[in-house]
Amino acid sequence: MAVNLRQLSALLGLSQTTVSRALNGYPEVNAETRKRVLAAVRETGYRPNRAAQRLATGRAYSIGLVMPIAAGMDSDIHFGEFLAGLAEEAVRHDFHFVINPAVPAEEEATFRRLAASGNVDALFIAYMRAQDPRIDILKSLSIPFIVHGRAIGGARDYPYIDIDNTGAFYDATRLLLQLGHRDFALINGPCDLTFAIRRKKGMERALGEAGILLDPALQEQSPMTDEHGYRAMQRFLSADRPPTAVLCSSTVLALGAVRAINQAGLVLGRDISLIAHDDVLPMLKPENFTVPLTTTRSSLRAAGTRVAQHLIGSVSRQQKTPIQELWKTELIVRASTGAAPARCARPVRSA
Amino acid sequence: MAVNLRQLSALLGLSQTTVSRALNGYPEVNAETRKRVLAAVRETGYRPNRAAQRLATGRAYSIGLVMPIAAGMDSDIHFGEFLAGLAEEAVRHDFHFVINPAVPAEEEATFRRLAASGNVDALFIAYMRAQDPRIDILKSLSIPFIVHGRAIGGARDYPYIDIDNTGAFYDATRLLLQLGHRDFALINGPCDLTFAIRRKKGMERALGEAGILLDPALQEQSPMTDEHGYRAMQRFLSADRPPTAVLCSSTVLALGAVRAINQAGLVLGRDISLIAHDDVLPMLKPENFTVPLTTTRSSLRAAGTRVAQHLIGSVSRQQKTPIQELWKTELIVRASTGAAPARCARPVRSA
DNA sequence: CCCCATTTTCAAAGCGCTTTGGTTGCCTCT
DNA sequence: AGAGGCAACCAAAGCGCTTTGAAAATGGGG
Repeated sequence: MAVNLRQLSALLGLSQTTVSRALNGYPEVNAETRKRVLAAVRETGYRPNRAAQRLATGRAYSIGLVMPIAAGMDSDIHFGEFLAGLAEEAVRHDFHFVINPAVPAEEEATFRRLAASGNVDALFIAYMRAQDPRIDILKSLSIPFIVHGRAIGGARDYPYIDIDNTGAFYDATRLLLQLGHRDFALINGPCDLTFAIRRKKGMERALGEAGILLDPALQEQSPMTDEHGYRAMQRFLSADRPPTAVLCSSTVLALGAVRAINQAGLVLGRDISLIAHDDVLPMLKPENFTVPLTTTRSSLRAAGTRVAQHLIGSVSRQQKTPIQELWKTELIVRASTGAAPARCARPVRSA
Repeated sequence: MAVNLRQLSALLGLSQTTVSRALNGYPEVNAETRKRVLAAVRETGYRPNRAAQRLATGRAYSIGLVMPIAAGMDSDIHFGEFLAGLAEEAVRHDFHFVINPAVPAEEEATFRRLAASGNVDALFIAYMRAQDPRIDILKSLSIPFIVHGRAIGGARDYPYIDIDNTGAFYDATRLLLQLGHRDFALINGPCDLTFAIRRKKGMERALGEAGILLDPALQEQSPMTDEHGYRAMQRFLSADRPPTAVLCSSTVLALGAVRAINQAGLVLGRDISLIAHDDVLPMLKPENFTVPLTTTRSSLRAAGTRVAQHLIGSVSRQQKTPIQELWKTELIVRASTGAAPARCARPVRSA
């Protein structure tokens, strides 16, 4: 059924060498000949045998990803969404991706083993922490890699794809300030991860410009689950001076936060405003909330796709463009944000 | 660094043939020799090159999974959890798994292509529907496969792993009946999927034994998201005769349902009882709910692991044990279930 | 003590691709 | 006219494993 290179070249009256070179874009092939080869490929449906290619080239045609095993990252829905994008792109190019779980202590060893094993020809890391040591390790290993997110401090010349977390929460906070809010709270992701650090920074910058300080008691830094959002919001609402404006690092957190808000008898968008970061999780759309959520949006799945594209590109062609992409987020206003309520009226919760 | 077969056999003073056979469990090798070989493997850390094995054997050492693209299955968190178990086991055995998205209309073609391509040597399917045609297709393709779930009707002699959905909801309903409940509601998964059909059947059987009919208006069949659970529960609570006992097919659905219950000012476990099926999603633990949830439990991740084990086993050894496993679920009682409230008192919602 | 059956080992031929190290024309330059 | 250069192609040698077909070692029976 499936033709192989020998049959294809026999069919064309060419040597395997020439056909192989025509297919792999080598220059020493006549343009006319190349056209004939490509036509024959289309007709026969020839697809190179990946196992043979792997054996001959030593390339694995697969990308590895070392997944930290730590609290809150385990089977995280956000990570799953990112992976979906990555997987889709990988399959399209007949690439595999191998997930390697590793505890932080063994991370470096895992990297080395993976790079040495030849089982993968590019690596990918995520969940960046400030001063993340993994970047230097990877740079020393001379294996292509890409980072989802960015470290804070340390080297800057490494390939990454990240979203503008600082800008996202800066803009969101600005919007809330313009609506008259003065009492803010933040429900953030784990405090060692750089996306969380940057979002907080963005928020504090905007607040600082308005001469406002973010109350440390009105901050939550935790894994991004529904439950954590709920608990944090409950705590905030029972504070001396409850917030009228809340930023959430995920719609999953917002899910719980909104639950707490409703339970307290407050009306979202009137008594309290909330903006969440939306990773475009198909299971949790901000517009499907009872009160549709105002969000800062950037598709996690799209990021996965982009990472895969780049990784695959850097393996297939030996293209040397160490990409650095910083995606802007969109600020989408829905019903969960409104003008700040008159402050004196709040404790009474008048209608 | 890494040794290959030639080096290993030279080291042992044996031929590659013998070493290879010793490693792959062929009978025509002296027991003593085999022991020496295995010792050498341990010392050198020899690992066979997968690409070479693939090329030589034609086996792909990878399992394929065709994922239906349809409403509600897209990036479903339940599916992700199952996959996590599968992936973990696959990595352990140096197997790949390839996810192939396909719309239902192209499903059969995708199967054929995949089976013919030689890119996978076993297939896996899930999201079983009643009379699912995919089983017959796979049986005709002479490629090992395994089903997560079971069809209803049609052939019975195919390998599957499933949980006892009927029994789970039968037991759960029985418990609620014993607690005095008479007004039931069901928030189920999509009505074409067999797990949902069986859960409903189990519930109806128990109710039938008590002479109770499940009100069609108090049923929801939908994708298992928080939002659907919320909406359904809201609808139920505004019915003429609202339920005092609710079964949910997922803790994700329960999340929304509980929100609606709280919002209505009802107390879970007192005014209304709820039992959810718990797939052991790390992000959503029933014991972390404000009122801990009574659940029927079975780990989706464990099922994924088991499926992978079997698939990998059936490829590595040519073991011919078409497994059929039906896992019992555990009924774990927590605080969300309680005695049925006195019926007349309910409309008033007295304390 | 030799022959045959059995056990244990081996050399060599692939699997389907890439790549090295040519060869063959043909054109230009001196 | 011959040297040199270049464009276009090719034969053959691997990559690291499995497996076929055959040979060597062993043992038992006549």
